[in-house]
Amino acid sequence: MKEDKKEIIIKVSQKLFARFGLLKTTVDEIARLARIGKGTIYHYFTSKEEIFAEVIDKEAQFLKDKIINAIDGETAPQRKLRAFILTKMECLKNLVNYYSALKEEYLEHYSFIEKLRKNNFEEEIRIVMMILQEGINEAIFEVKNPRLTSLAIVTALKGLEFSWTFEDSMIEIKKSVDNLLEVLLKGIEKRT
Amino acid sequence: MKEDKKEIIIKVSQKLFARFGLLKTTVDEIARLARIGKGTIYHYFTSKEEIFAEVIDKEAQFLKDKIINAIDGETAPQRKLRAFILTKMECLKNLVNYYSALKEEYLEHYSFIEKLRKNNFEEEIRIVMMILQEGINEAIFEVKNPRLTSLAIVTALKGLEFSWTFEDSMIEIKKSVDNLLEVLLKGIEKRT
Amino acid sequence: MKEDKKEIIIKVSQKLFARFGLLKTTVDEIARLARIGKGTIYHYFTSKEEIFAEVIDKEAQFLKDKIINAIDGETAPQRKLRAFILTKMECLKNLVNYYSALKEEYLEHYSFIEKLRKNNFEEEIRIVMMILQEGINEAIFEVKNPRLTSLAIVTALKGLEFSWTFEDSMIEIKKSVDNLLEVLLKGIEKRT
Amino acid sequence: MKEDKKEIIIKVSQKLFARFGLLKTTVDEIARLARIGKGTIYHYFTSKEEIFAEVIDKEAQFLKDKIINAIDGETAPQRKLRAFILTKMECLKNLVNYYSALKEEYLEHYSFIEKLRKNNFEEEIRIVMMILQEGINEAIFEVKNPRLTSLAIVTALKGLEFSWTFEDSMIEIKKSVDNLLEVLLKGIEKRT
DNA sequence: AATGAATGAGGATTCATTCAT
DNA sequence: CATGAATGAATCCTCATTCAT
Repeated sequence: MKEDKKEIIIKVSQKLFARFGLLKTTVDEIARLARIGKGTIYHYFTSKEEIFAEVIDKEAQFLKDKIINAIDGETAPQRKLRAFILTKMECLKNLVNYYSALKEEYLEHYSFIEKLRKNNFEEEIRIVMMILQEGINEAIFEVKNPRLTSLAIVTALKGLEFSWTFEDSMIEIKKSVDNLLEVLLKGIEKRT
Repeated sequence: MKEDKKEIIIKVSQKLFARFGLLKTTVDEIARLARIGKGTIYHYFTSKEEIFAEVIDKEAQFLKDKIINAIDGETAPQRKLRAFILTKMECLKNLVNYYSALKEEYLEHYSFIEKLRKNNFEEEIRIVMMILQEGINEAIFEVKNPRLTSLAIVTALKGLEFSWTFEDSMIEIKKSVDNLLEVLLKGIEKRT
Repeated sequence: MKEDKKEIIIKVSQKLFARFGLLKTTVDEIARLARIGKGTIYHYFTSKEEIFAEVIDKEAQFLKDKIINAIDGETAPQRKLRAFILTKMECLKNLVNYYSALKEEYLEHYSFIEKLRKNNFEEEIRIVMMILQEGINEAIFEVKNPRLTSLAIVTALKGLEFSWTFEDSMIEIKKSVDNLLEVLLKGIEKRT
Repeated sequence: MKEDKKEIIIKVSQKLFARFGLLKTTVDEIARLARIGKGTIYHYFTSKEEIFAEVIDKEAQFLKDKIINAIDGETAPQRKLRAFILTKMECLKNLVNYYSALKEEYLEHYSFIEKLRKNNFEEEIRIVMMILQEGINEAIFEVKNPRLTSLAIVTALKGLEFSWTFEDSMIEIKKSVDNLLEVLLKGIEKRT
């Protein structure tokens, strides 16, 4: 039951934060929507920021699962890379809080946000590196320094990461992603 | 001197709003940074929101001037269209407030924001229509209904509008814009 | 206990409003006198005006009870009318807030004040009409249109309503009231 | 010219104070209505309270003149007393500020108000005493201690002073005044 | 565990008054 | 003299957080 209530708080907060942001969402509102006492919230969370942090965490976890699933669903490393990017694009549209956590200026000074941004970056590098390594092992890619190359790719994708969030049509997104991928892959694919 | 103070308030606010947003920016902070009394601000503005509105207005005006300049700097309609899009992209990176005014959820219910969004849309259609008309007059474009076509183009650009805001490299932006333009122009250029 | 706090706030406010008026009474002062936090006040009331409204309501209720008691304490309609007027006069001296709510110019635009004034008027007409009806039933009064006559009497008393508020001696008040009553009764008493 | 401007300020303030009271009337509003700069007001007055004080003074002077005129217009002391009371009643209806200066609770602690109330009281006693003296000299009144009797009469009139302020019909006021006078005169008129 | 009453720091806004021009 | 820009104290209200029950 305990988990139940915490879950409700998070679910309700997710909606409110997405709609009004961290600042304009009041704890009262969360309590009212969750149909619990305001004090109860502080049994499960130490602060509003912590709720926000957990919402973000949840969205991050959701995104991560989706990405892992998508990658696992492909075999060719090139397609894994494509799946990674596209899944992310597609998800970000709905993960409003995660998205703003990564970009809103005023959130910068929260330590958990800083941590999140760093983690997010590292995680992506890890994933890309993993894909690269697979490609290398299968003699599809030829990369001197996987770590540095991963970093380069993720950095290059940084723009895309935020792009198209408002684009409704996935078709356009895919087109754009493929266009970028073409360039990137040209540099790492093994020449025959 | 009169203009001076108001200008200072706006300039200071522009920075603060860009950094902390409308909500997290306090009037105290603005006053402190502008090195004036808090009350003074209310000589020039009736509310914090009004300052925000003027900051937005200023940024909008700045953007408009840049765009008009850029368009005037080109002769071929195709290049005018390209200049329009690129200038906008480039500017939006710095006009953080204008940018958020167009997209932040919690700003939606301010009437001046609503007006701004509408105006912004109409203005763009007007500009594109003007360019189209030029192209038609010079027998470069072949368009049945300029108004509808303009609307289509602006709508199509809506995604791009927000994209690449975080992309530092203009080269990538240009590439992407050209890619999109190619598609769009194909549909309106006169066949020989 | 819940009722306790709200009651304290109202009681304290009643004194302060009576002494300094709605404008000069600060929420801080109320909180200090009630020995509670300022925020607590906003648990029970949404605004200072609302506190004022409740103070007025309370005083109005108090007045109404007193009047009803006084009327019930008499049997002859003439004496009921006299009791009604005298009780009101006597009470108004202490119900400073209710009194000013009925007359202060700057309160006019508050909707609850407007409602109060209207209600107050209607209520009085109702009471007088009731008394008249009793007199008619007992063949003591002879009135063609009770509603209109009630209205006339209440209107006629409008001056008295505010009069004598500052008169300390009830004896003088009674004298004056009797004088007026004499005139009024002459017009409605059945001729034999 | 100097007098001119001061006069305008007072005239404008009189209206505003009558309408909104001392607290709700802003210096800005006075300046705007007087069509002068806000600072100018402080050339002629040291504070808003001072303006109020002068408005009151002016109204007091106006009232005094009217009363003296009215008294002078009568010959019989009884009629002088009647003229005194009636003129005052009639005037008070329009001298809203003077009226509230004499009764509003929140004005009590202003020293000039205190002075005003005292002066007002003394002045009235002086006037009544003068009339009494005339009556005594003409062997119409028979009074042992004119000073004490004047005080008694003024005190007795204190209620009436505020009464009927809201009564529009002068006829009713006159009736009531005559009624009271009858009682009062009975006590001081010389028995033949 | 659950509640919601209580708190007080913090923020927007008003306005009488001062002062440089 | 006249102005109105500048000020900051004062005030209402919000809301995250605490705590007694």
